[in-house]
Amino acid sequence: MRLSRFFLPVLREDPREAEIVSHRLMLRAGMIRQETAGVFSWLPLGHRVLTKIMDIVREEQAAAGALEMLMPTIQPAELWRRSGRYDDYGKEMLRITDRRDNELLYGPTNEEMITAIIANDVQSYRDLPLNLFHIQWKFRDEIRPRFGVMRGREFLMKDGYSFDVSEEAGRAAYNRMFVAYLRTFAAMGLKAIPMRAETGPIGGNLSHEFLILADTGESAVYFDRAFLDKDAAALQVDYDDDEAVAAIVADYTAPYAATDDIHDPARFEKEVPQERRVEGRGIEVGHIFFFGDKYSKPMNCTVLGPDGREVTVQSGSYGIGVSRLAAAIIEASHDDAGIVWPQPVAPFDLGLINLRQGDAATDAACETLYEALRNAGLEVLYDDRADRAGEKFARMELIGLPWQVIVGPRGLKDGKAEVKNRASGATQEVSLNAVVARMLDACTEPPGRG
RNA sequence: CGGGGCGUAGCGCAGCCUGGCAGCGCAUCUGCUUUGGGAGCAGAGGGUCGCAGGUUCAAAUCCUGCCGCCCCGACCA
Repeated sequence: MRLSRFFLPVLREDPREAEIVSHRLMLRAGMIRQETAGVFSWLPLGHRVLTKIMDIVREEQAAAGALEMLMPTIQPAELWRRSGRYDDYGKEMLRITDRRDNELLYGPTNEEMITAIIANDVQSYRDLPLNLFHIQWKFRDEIRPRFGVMRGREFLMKDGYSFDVSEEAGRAAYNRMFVAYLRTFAAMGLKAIPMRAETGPIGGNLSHEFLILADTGESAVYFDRAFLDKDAAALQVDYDDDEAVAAIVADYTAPYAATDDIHDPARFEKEVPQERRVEGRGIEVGHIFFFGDKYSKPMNCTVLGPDGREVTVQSGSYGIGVSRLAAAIIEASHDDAGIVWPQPVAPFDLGLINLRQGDAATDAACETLYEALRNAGLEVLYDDRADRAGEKFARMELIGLPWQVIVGPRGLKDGKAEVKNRASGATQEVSLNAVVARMLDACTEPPGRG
């Protein structure tokens, strides 16, 4: 993509309303614009990040056997009356009336809808297990939206739902999602720690939240340093092997980890040696629940078992805050100059900077590199604008692409370009004809090493 | 929902107290000179001063009502 043809409205100054760093950087980097309290438009750069996050979510969901579908944002109130949650949800639920005075709502989640679909169309134990997910916009009319997309009212969420004939099978489904979540966040270059969670208004009896560490996180977290040594990206898992999956879950739930609301200081001190105790802050980016029959019972979701008797389906639900992740990643990965994207979720792999737009030799070298890099399968943002060097550097650092390829007359004299790593700031002179290989190598390194 | 603050050009702000031509910086556009870390000079464009009513010869400024946004708290993925 040529910057001259891209829409990247960066801001030099901090917008006044932005308090936390991710909100500030997302506005400044031209990723989002606010429409009303807690509701945002995603501009091209931000949209590319969302897409990267969704791609990874989809890949890991598919690997774990989940099927993608798409349910609507608008739901009939009737569905929620059946589960009894229509009144429970209170003013947080955005209620809408259509022209015929039908009561509708903008969905805050989809348990009722998916359960109704399963109840309607699944009659036999032979049709189970099923695990269905979608990625869709949700709306919760928070009393006070804040922190940009971190706690907006409208948010993009992957929510998945499992349906099984027995509690044992349901727990196995829960475990598969647990492991899929470990892999998903690791694939994004994040260190996410699973923590046992209160089930809250959504209910159920088994639940974990996944938090990524960031100084600006909303929750205080207490955990065993052992988590920081685990590498979920390296997990090899056979999802068909319930016991192997359960072993991974056991491994990741054994060390102490808790958010402040359920933290037990006495247990923490007893179970974790002092030198391994870590207190920090975290941002919740995923939450999984095993419900048992909490929704399937009131929604009358049953199947006929092998013995011809009706059994109530066992269900679970599994959420990932897709739009929230975009902000959470920035909270966890930025510096004074701007965003520092982990490679897997970066809007482009690299930025190609033409330091002397209009100079025939520099333009030609950049054009050649631009084409070669793209032909190699890399996503390139080519800064072909006529701005000054300082402005180009500042802008590229602000938007945080993992690598910069810098081309100017100075280096071209020797047939070289400069390659710069955004995270470390390290630079390296590279012969023009070696740039593609160098970048290809750099951009396909596993996350965490770039 | 309680408490506080703010709405003036794309962004950041001044002007309001004490009513009298709507300003500044950055950004944008044109020209020239510059060109490896947010350039210089010269010129130009851009505003229902959040909305509605009122007071006044005259309202961004004073009064009333409303709306929106932000921050703190309770709440929450």
